[in-house]
Amino acid sequence: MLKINERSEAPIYEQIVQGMKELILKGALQPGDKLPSVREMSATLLVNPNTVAKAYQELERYGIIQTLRGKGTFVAETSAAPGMEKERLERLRHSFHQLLVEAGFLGIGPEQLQAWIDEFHKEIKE
Amino acid sequence: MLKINERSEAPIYEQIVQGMKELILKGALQPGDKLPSVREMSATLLVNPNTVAKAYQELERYGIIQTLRGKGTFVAETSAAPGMEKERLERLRHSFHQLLVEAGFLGIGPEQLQAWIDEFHKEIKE
Amino acid sequence: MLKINERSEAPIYEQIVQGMKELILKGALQPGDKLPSVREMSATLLVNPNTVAKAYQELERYGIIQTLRGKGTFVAETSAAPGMEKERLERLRHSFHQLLVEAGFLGIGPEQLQAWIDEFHKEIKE
Amino acid sequence: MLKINERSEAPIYEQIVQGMKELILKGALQPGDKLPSVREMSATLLVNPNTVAKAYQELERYGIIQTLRGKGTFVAETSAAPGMEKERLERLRHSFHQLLVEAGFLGIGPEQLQAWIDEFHKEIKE
DNA sequence: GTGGTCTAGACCACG
DNA sequence: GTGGTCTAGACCACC
Repeated sequence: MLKINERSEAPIYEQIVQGMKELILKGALQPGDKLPSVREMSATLLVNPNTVAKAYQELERYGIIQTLRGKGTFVAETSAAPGMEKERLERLRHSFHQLLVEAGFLGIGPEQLQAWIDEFHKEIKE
Repeated sequence: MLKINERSEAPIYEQIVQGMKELILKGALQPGDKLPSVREMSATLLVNPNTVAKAYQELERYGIIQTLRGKGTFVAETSAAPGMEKERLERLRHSFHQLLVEAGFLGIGPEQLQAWIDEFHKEIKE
Repeated sequence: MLKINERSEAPIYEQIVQGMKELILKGALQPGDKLPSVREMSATLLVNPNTVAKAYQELERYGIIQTLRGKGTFVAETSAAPGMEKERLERLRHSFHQLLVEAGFLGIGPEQLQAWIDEFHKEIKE
Repeated sequence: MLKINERSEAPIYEQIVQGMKELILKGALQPGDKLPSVREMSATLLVNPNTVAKAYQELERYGIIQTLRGKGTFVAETSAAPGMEKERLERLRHSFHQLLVEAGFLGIGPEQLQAWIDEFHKEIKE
């Protein structure tokens, strides 16, 4: 359900964060669902528990998941972002801009990008 | 024409690479144009010369610029990438995917993204 | 300038965070000032570098300090909190409430508390 | 009359302790009053009985409540703390100090704090 | 059982 | 030189 790409330059904990976000966005993880414990996930991903813990803490800071002492970690009921949206949105826009530059150099035009967007949103809504 | 954001989490040399790509894509830099020397640019950007040199090396690796010994550095005539396009394209797709996830969490729908794309391509063609 | 109380139940990294906040609030650290490097501080406090790093990261998340790659960590120019103030303020109010309950049980009245407040603010303004 | 916030970072047993202290301070619980049994309270709060037991133990340690074997648990007649006041007072002062630092960063001045104090003490005396 | 904290020691990218 | 990431292994509080 979640794979780590060791060759990726993205830090492992970030890959976990991204992966969880995607699972939640696609509905594979619903609000209230219990996440695998830090130890479990570290075992299945063959990764150090601290690394998983760091990912979970990051997700919690964004209000995406919540931990209940001694019980475990759960997908938060309200996925509403806890403020500072403005800054994050600005960062997203910037990333998107950079990506468009890169796409331009690879000869990827607006049509192809649009196709990718549509494909992605079709996945989500299923 | 090229601004460095010291506070950005992106490495400075990457910012230079991105900036140059953007200038070329927008036509502000045409094939054959001479680039500022490493020293010049490091002076204007208030950046370590090694950093600029690293950026230039990266750009040369992608065939975007060319260094003629004793003459200087120039925008390459053929913007065609020297192979390895497949890998870069795969990376682009992956980045795009992650970005769509992030956008989803921020409530940015396909329409907004499409708008951003159109806006960007209008800039380029001007 | 910053002391760790090993007997305190507060985590070391939190003590560092609190200590830095206090130094900044009192003006001992001015915006733009360089903080001791992670390694330096870990050596002077006799604490693991990771612990100091965690404290610095926490401070950076609140926009109180900034790290410039390869150069070090500095007190941020704008101490303005990056949003989410509302939530933090609510937490502060709650903590204050709990503290007043505790004070009530120890026979500390409003006058004493007011005295402490005045004393503290006199320190700051000096 | 006593609410548990599962999402709070404060341990549940601490929340119970704090809540009981507040009820007593406000006079809602008078010396001699009988407290709900551990089982009762664990049922109404939807909390593990061990957790409630731990809270009661803590309250008894501070001489705030008393357990009479076979009869139940009662609010102690003398709210006087059994020594160790000095240490608790020192801790209170320290907490207060930290809180003032935090308040300083959030732009909360002495006037606002004073207002909160007054408001709280008005509640108590009612 | 759960997550939170800390240590020790390592490697890496960046400037 | 700087901070960022990761591992391995340990202890603790909480439920």
